[in-house]
Amino acid sequence: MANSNRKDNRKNEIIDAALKVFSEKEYQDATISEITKLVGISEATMYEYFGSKEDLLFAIPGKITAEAIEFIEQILPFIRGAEGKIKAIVQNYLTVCQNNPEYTSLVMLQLKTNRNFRSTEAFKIIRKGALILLDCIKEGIDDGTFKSTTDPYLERAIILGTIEHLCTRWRMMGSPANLIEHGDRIVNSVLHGIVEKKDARRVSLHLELDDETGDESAPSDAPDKK
Amino acid sequence: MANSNRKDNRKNEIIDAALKVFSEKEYQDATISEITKLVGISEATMYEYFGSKEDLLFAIPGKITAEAIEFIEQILPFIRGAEGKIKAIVQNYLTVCQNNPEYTSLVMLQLKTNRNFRSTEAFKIIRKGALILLDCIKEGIDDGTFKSTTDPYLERAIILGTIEHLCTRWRMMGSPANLIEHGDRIVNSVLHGIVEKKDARRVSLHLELDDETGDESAPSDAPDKK
Amino acid sequence: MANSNRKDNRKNEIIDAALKVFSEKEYQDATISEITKLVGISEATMYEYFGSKEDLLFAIPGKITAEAIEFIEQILPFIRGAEGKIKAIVQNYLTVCQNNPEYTSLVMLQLKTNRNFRSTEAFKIIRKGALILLDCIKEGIDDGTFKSTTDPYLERAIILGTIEHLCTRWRMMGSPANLIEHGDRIVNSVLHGIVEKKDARRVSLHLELDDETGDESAPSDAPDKK
Amino acid sequence: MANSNRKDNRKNEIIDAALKVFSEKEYQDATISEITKLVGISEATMYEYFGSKEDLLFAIPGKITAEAIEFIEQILPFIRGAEGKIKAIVQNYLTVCQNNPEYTSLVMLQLKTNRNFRSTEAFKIIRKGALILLDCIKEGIDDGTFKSTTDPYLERAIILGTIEHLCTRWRMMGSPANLIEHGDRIVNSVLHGIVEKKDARRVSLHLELDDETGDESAPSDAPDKK
DNA sequence: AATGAATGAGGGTTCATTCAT
DNA sequence: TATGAATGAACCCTCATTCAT
Repeated sequence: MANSNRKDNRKNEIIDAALKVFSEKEYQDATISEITKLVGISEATMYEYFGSKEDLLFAIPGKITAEAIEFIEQILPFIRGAEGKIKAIVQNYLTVCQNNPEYTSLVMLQLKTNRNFRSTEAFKIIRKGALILLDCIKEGIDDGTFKSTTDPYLERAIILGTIEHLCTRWRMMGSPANLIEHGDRIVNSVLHGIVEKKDARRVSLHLELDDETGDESAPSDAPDKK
Repeated sequence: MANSNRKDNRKNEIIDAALKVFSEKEYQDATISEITKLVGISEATMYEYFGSKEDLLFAIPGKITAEAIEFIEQILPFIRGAEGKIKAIVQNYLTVCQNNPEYTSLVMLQLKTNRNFRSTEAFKIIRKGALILLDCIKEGIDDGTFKSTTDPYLERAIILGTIEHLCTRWRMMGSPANLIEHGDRIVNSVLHGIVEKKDARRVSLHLELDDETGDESAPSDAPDKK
Repeated sequence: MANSNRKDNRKNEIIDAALKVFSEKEYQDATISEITKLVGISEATMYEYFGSKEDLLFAIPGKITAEAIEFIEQILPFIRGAEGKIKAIVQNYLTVCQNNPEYTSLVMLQLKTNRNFRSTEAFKIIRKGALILLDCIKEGIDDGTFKSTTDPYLERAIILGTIEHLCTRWRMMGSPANLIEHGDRIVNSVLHGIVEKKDARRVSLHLELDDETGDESAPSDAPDKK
Repeated sequence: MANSNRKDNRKNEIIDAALKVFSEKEYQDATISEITKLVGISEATMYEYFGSKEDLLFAIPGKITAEAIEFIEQILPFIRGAEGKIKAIVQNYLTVCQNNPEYTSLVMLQLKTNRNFRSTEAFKIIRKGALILLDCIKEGIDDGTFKSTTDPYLERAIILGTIEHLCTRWRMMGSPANLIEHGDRIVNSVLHGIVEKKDARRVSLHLELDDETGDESAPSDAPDKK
């Protein structure tokens, strides 16, 4: 066990160094030498722990991703309502990214577009996370929170695409500097839309019956008129 | 002119071949040799037309991108309403991608995350396209179509992120096979949201007064019918 | 003739540009392109005038060298005495170098150590110059100005070697800044030596005692007997 | 130590091969491949020992030069008189060249005119050697062996220039075949000059008349009056 | 006379990877 | 467990040179 622990430590040291290097430069421009120098070991030693340069690359995101998914799985049961759950997922996603800029760079700029990555253990975990999000959306549809016509896959694509776009921008250009504060705003906008609801006729109906009609509760019909 | 034409033709031949090769494999794994063999010229000849491998890479997206932006600029003045304009932009974007799978692969999988690409002429054109979209959103806010609280930048991020996500998925996994048909659905969902507007209190009121308010037949479903 | 003149002009333009370029960088690092750009012609045009890069290189020193030799040949008959003639030759050599720094760089740093240069027309001219110097030394020996034991070839090597050393240093390091003023000093030192001839006393001793003077104790003249 | 020895051996093997190749052809025409084939290693291995082709080139003369300087430093203290010392230095120089023809070719034909070489460790050693020679000349001036008007720098230039000229000729044309035997002749000629001190008659005159023969009035000084 | 266009030939250099120790 | 030593395998790029026009 002591052995295995020591091995694991060394392995993690290598992974940490690799994350640092791979996040700074393209995979092809990063060298094993640079990584091992950072750890203070020989290049040959790296091959005692990882089969190849690519193996090392793919081993990096595993831990952070797994922890993030684990965390959200623990949290979710305590949250009521699809919207709340989605907000939790998005918030968690953005928080992890914000707190791990190098990890974010690696995932958004390199792994996401790497074909071989898709056959990786780490990718399976990510897929699992995407499935959780999908389930929340479906749950919202099933319980009537979301329109029954909602395409859960498209909705997930919108949410994930938005996060990816923002994270990529953040790593490439430095803005937006603060991801976390965008969490709820993203979800609100995506779930509720931005179209102003004003339907004279129906609004008048409402007015007669109920004067509490606000932004959030406004009828969602307007858009379709076009 | 004959001269310049011949040169241009040769240049385009090289670009076409490069697009083919660069879209199939990572930039670093693609070789000049492979590209020039495809054209039937020597490697040295390539260097008569482009200064370096990277120069060639960055020269590829120029034409398609420029044409797409040009087209949308011509179309836009004839479209009324922010929502319509946004739909046109998204539709155009997706159509270009669908019709140019290799171009899409190149842009989504390689150029988008390439730091040097940002100082490129082609990137400036892309930026211009993003600005047009932003202006449409702002226009919608200004004319009251969209809620005044809307963050146009976030909204643009949502739209672009969604498109990028879908295009990337398409090139990586082959699905969704048909991008174009997602255009309006994306915009509808993003602009109108998916939250069902029923407020228990208000619903009960409605029920008493109006029997036409139903889940399935609700106005909010309309978009999906398209 | 007009044609031939025009051709010659163009040829000289190219030679001038080549001299500039070749004197600045090693032959191998200089490019035809750089030279032709300086002239404002295409690279192909250069090949209309010279057979190859090396041909061009070897064509450069011809004119200056020939003129210098010609000049010294005209001057020499008017000078009396071997020492005066040698001084004239050295002075002329140094003056040419001083006035043509690029030519000097070319000859001293590149051509002198180029094996192919030895089969060149320009080299023959240089050889002729060396022969003239040799003849002056021989003349000095024959007429008793120089010791009969003098090795004219070695003496020429001393003179030429010194000039080459100084010129090389000048071009490599910038010093001595003024070559010309070294002319007479070189010849004086070389011809007369630097050993102090003192010692009437010792001489008288010898005279009184013995004409079998040995090497070590011999007056300063002895060594040359060997 | 065993390790370091093995590495050093390998390094020396490469240097030896490089010397052979670089002395035969111009630096630019020599290839790493040719050198490493001679050693029986891969080209990549060469780069484990030397950073670049030029690094290898500059590493070659180090050992021989250092040894030569070291040797002369050990010998010099045992030699009396400036002339003797200078003869020892020249003799040593020529002997090293004669015994190391390839080294001589490299130094005389390539390194001497290579600007980058001047910032090399090996060049510093050479400079040191030149300083030793200069000191001997100065010593001769100070102790009255040489005329007080002697320019030690010019004198050094004469001696070194002559050696360089002869060595260069030897490597380029094969003559003189024997350098070593020229050692003393060079020094004698350079130090004592070749001008015939005529006049046994005048000498006898001096003897009879005056034993205080001084610098300025000596027959051999005449030339300097000019 | 001039050159635009094309290329053959090659060479230095870099690294991921291996393996004996 | 760790690594020193070695290398195979490429690739980008440069230029002198040619030739049809």
